[in-house]
Amino acid sequence: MPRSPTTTDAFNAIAEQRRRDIIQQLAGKACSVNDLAESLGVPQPQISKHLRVLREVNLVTVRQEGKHRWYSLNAKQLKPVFDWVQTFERFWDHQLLNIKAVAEAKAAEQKKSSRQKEG
Amino acid sequence: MPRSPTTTDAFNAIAEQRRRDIIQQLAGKACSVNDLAESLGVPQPQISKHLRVLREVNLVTVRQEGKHRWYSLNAKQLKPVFDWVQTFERFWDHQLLNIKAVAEAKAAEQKKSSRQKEG
DNA sequence: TTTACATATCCCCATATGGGAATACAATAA
DNA sequence: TTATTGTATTCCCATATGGGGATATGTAAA
Repeated sequence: MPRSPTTTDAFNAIAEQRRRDIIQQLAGKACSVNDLAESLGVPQPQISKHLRVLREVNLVTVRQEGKHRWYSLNAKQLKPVFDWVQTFERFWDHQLLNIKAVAEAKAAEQKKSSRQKEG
Repeated sequence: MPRSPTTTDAFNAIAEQRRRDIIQQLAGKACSVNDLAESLGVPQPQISKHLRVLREVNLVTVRQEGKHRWYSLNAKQLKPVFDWVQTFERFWDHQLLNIKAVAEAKAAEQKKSSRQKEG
């Protein structure tokens, strides 16, 4: 069996750098195919092909207007990627652990002093 | 040019479901190849091959101990993925915006009251 | 040494990729 | 109608994939 197709899911679709570039462009505003081709410096047929992949995994939607097609980002489809990778955040974001630790220490301290008042 | 190799970066390496499974297993504790083969129900050679990909992008490290090889997760390599996908969080996590707004309002309030004390 | 266990590599193959180039299709304007 | 512009598709090809299966390599015990 070969590698799973790029159209399998968001994980596979965003593996390609160019598609991430496209997604990033679309995050700001809807773009036409030629807009993207120009701003990314990529031939139009390639953009169209990448957009097709993004469409198939629902990462973008299209709206036709005259002879233009406006592509918009449907970023919600990235949530599964975010959710998965977020579970590993603790492995690098030690500050987060510190914040938590500080907050807990503070809570413990308050609890202690309130006990002293009571006692 | 074909698709970029799985060993190009973390984005490509984690596109494969099995490798995400392996990463998840390793998040808890270091595992040997056979540990992974057994817990994931995958033939050992396949596991070895996936681990090789993960090694090449530095997502795992190995430590030899007798005839065992203990694979550990090097989750920091996932940070670029996290950072990239996090920039889109606002597109689905509207609550986060609220939390931020509340926090900012609170901060503004505190600033105000401290100014009153000073003045 | 031989045996057993643990892991990595090798070979085979169907498959799909992304880029390049050419062209088809679509929508409007002249 | 024809011309023009915008977009999608088609063809070609080098490449590498992941699984299956067999086997090589490595390490330690008998």
